[in-house]
Order: sequence, then structure tokens, then C-alpha cells
Amino acid sequence: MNVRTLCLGILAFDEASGYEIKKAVEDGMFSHFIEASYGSIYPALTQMLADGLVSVREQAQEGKPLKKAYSITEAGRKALKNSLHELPQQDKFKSEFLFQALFREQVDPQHLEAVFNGQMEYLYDELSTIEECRQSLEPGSGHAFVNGYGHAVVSAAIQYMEESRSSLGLLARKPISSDAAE
Amino acid sequence: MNVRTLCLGILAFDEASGYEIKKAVEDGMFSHFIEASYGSIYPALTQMLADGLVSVREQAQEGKPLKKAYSITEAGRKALKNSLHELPQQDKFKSEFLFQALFREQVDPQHLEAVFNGQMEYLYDELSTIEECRQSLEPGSGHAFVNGYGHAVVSAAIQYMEESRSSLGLLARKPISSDAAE
DNA sequence: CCTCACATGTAATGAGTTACATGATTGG
DNA sequence: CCAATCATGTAACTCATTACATGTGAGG
Repeated sequence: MNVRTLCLGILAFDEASGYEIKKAVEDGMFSHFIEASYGSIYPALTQMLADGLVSVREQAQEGKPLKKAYSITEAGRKALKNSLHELPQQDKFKSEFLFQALFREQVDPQHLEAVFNGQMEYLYDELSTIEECRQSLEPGSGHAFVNGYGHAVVSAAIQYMEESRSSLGLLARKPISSDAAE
Repeated sequence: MNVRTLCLGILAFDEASGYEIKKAVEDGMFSHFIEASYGSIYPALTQMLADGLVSVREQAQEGKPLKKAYSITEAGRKALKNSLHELPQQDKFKSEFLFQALFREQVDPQHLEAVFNGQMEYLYDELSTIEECRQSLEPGSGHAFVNGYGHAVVSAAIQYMEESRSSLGLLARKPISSDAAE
């Protein structure tokens, strides 16, 4: 999938600026598909505007820079549908974290711990994000499946990692912040 | 992560040719990290040979083309360790399959079904591959964690998808082949 | 006879990232 | 005062993919 298709997909739900698209891909409702940087999003929008797949509404904001709100056009919806039908049929689980885990005996123990904890942090974060998303959702939408799938997979990853912690020679995770004595 | 690091990692376990590396990345023990094509593997090996990170032993095989067995050198092991320490600390779940699922109402129902079944096929395949890998493993190796993690995650994905099948308006999966009545 | 598995490699192309470039406003 | 957030965009660069190029042997 390319950034154009990603942007069209986001715009199919609601109009958005390049900046907003980036945020949605980074953190928000559209963070589960592919990554995209400003350097790819802005050119994609410019190009799609030239191709008539999106239209733009410029909003002057007092005290803020010009904001360009892009909307998808009918041609854009057709292009999106088309792209959707041409996406590869399978998508594979790949993980660079696992690559690092594979060589755990070759890296410094403290680095291994940092990597492990970094991944854990991401997974717990992801889980909260999904929970949040779930609440602002009409039931039955495509987002429900996405979030359910994400929840199932991330939970399983967390569980397996917590179980493996000791066998990897790692300590239990340190308390996140100063928590009162118990 | 780049293809160079991937190749070094594979060679750290055993010597291999470009062809064998490709196979291992496609199907085998190293299929869980990143993808790599011949067009990236061969140049990577050539370059690393020039850089002294690997050495080569040419094997003339009767009736078969020349085979180049690459081995990692001491410099290569250092470079690998170095790369390992520079890899990003978090790796995110991304799925284009989910993107398609998000727009399930915009695509043809038969296409949706094909995509869903295609993904299912991949997941079941993956699970068998992992089971196979598990058997040819010394316990306690890095591979054990990789396979355990993979198993946990893939199983969770399968379970969620099977549960969601009906709510997506899809039929139960058709029997894979002629199976005897039971 | 034809296709698949084995085996190595190159060149054109493409798609994206990173870093650069600019600038206002808000909050600590 | 400094950092972060909002906001848009370009150019150099990197990295990998695709398609091309070549050749043998085995099995159906």
C-alpha cells in the first residue's frame, strides 16, 4: 500500500489537513496500517489534488498558519475502491524486535532489557489507545473489527512477554513511577 | 533494519549462500523479521565481502551452478552486534489487511471474502511453520522465544478472526480438501 | 516438452525517509 | 526564554523491488 491510498482512506471518513493525517497515522484511529511522514503525505496530497482525487478548502486561522482541509472527491472514492481491490491478499507478521530477541546472547544485557521494556511500553500504550478508540465508535463499523483484532493480538503479545520475562533473565518490570508503599 | 544486518544475523548461525538466505527468509527459520529479495541479498553479500564482514568459499558442484557459501568473519560479528544495538527500540504492529477490513463496505463482498480467507490461510500456514521450527530447536535458544511469541500472536489472530467471521457476513470456511466424514 | 528448483547476478525504477526551511502561538 | 504544538512544504538521499539476463538438471 502506498501513502496515497492511506490518505484517501482517511479522507473517506472525514476531511483533514496533511498535519491531521500525520497525527491520525501516528497515534490515532489510523495508526494500525502503515507509517507515513510529512515528506510523503504532503506530496501525495498535492499530487492527488492535481489528479482530481481530492479537493481543498483553505482556512485562514487567526494567529495560526493557513490550514488546508482536503476532502475526497467522487473520483477519489473510485480510486480508493480500486486500490483496495489491488492490495496484496496476505499480510505477514514481521518484527524487528524478534530479531533482536533472537540474538539476546550477543547484546549487552542492559540493552536487551531496554529493548524488552521499550517493546512492553509500546504494547501497553497500544492497548490503551485501542481502548480509547473503542469508546468513540459506532458499533458495527470497520473500526470495531480493527480494534478488536488489535486488542486480541496485542494482549496475546503482552501475555507471552510477561510470561517469558524470567526465562530471559530479566527482572520484573520496575514500577512506572513513584507509587505509594503497599 | 536493513538486508545487510539480516544476512549477517543468518550467517552468525551458519554459513549460507545467497539462495539459501532467501529461502530462510521466505519460509524458514528467519521468516519473521523482514522481507528480502535476491536483488537486495546478492548486492549486500558482495558489499560485505568487500568490507571484510563475510568470507566466501566457492563450491563447484557437478551438474549444478557454482555455489558460494558465505561465512561471517570476526569483523562481521562485531558489525552485527553494533547494528543490533542501533535498531529501533520499538516495533509496531502494522497491517494492510486491517486497512482492507476497515473499508469492508466499500469493496465487493466476494473480494472481502477472498481477502479474509487469504489472510486465514496465511495464518494457519504460519502456525504450522512455527510448529515445525519448534521441533528442530535446542531449548533455550533465541529461536524458542521467537517461535513462542509468533505462536501466541498468530493463534490470537486466528481465534479473533474465526469469532468475527459471522459478524462480517462471511460463511464458515469451506473444507480445505476432500476430508473423510467424521 | 515444459515447468520447477537450483543458482547468481545487474539495472532501472520507485517509494519513501531524513533533514532542511519557515514561522506563529502557547505554556512552563 | 525555551520547548512544544500547530502548520506546510522541498530536496537529497537511501534502500529495496521489479524485471531482466543466464544456465543446468530433474520430474511429470
